[in-house]
Amino acid sequence: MAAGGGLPRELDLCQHFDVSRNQVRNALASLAATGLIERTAGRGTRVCQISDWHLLDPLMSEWLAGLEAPDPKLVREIFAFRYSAEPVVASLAASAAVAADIAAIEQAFDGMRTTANAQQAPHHIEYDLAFHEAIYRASHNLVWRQMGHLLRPSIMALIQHSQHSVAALDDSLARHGRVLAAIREGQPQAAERAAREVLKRTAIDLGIVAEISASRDAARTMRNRI
Amino acid sequence: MAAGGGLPRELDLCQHFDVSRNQVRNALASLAATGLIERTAGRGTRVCQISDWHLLDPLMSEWLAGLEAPDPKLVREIFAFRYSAEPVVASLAASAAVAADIAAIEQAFDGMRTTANAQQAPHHIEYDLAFHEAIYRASHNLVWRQMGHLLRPSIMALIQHSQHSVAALDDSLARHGRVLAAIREGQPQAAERAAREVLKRTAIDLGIVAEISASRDAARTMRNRI
DNA sequence: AGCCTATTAAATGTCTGACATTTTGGCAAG
DNA sequence: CTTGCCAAAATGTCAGACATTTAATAGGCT
Repeated sequence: MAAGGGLPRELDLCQHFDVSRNQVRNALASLAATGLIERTAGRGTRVCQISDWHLLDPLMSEWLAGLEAPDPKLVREIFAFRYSAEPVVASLAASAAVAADIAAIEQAFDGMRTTANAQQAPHHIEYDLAFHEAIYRASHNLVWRQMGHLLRPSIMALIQHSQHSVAALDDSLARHGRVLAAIREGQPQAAERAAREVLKRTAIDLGIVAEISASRDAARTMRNRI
Repeated sequence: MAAGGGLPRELDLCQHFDVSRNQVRNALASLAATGLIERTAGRGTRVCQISDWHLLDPLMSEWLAGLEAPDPKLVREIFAFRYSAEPVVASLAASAAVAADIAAIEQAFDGMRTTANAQQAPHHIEYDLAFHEAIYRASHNLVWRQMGHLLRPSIMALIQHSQHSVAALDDSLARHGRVLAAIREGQPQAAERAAREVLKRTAIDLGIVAEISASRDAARTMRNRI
């Protein structure tokens, strides 16, 4: 539904879906809380524009991740954020991680390795998610940790572009491994570089940039365009 | 109220505050949405621990910013986030800002300059807020833009530590000016460095690190401790 | 004694109908 | 043409009854 458009009134929604007004109001309140719609007494309910959405609300992330075909513009925005933020997070993790954090990252990485084939793609995605989220947690910062929710829609979008060739999976796995190694050895700068390499690979898999030989140029181009 | 503690039942709250059950339920639903409390049918309502709070929810930011004495631990967490994130945001802004963005930052900066005295501290704070938020917006990324909400509690906390000496204000102003200049001239790396300098000044004003001569050492110490 | 089950109490969740409040637009008088 | 008032339409609020879920407790069986 286009931004600015109006929704039917509550009672009509009740009739249409054959539910009580309570359920309608709960649902609408939930949407309003995530900034998708705006309600004013006497005026009605209308759709907000994307820039007003609360992208950081966990509900929103969960919702986006469950969509079949999320808005490509949104996927790009979220990925652009990850591309600028995640190297910093990896750097922090390399400074702050304790044994338990490293164990969590390793466990996720092992899971990725054992599911690195087309048949087990769904499991692989879950481990991928766990890997990145473990890094956010390892930063030991409350704010960054919460931001881990944003990973789900971004990584789930990978399922759409399922050109998971063996070579691509191997390459991705190797890059993830280098992040793990840098964090385990407490080397922030190496972790930062390695995280950026992982994201360049992800950008290709998401279809955000074309695969070209000099990946550094690709990254610079993207950074300037977004 | 301590984490894990239970709240009174709805009907008791109705009596206590002499309001309808609807209002109580609305308020509790709002708290639940921000992760402050957890409700389960038959079990009751209990307080969640800080790590479960949705710090990124705009409601939460607004709430925190209005508090007289916000939890120092929380202020430190949010500032640590800003310290790692804001240089990146400034860098993005230097790449992506258009004329309107730069105008907004300049306007906020002018406001900061004309209110740089103890009498006008509240106005100065507002302009300070506007300055940083304008930079987040200038990144032209939906996610970073939303994160601007976090600024308010962090900057409002400055009012508590109101040791705004003339020298400190002058220094702070000069550092802000260098960020503006770097963004205006489209120099990402300079903007990144300048933003970090601003935050070092803010860390001192917030009482997070003591003022010492070699500010680089101060920053490194903080980064490792958080 | 120990364990499993049925009952009961306590809390949140849901439904329903009526009423209150806010917003908007139209109509009429000045 | 403007101003003020009224009516319609929408969301917001109230009150009370009822449903569902959870946890504790008492009782019977092995």
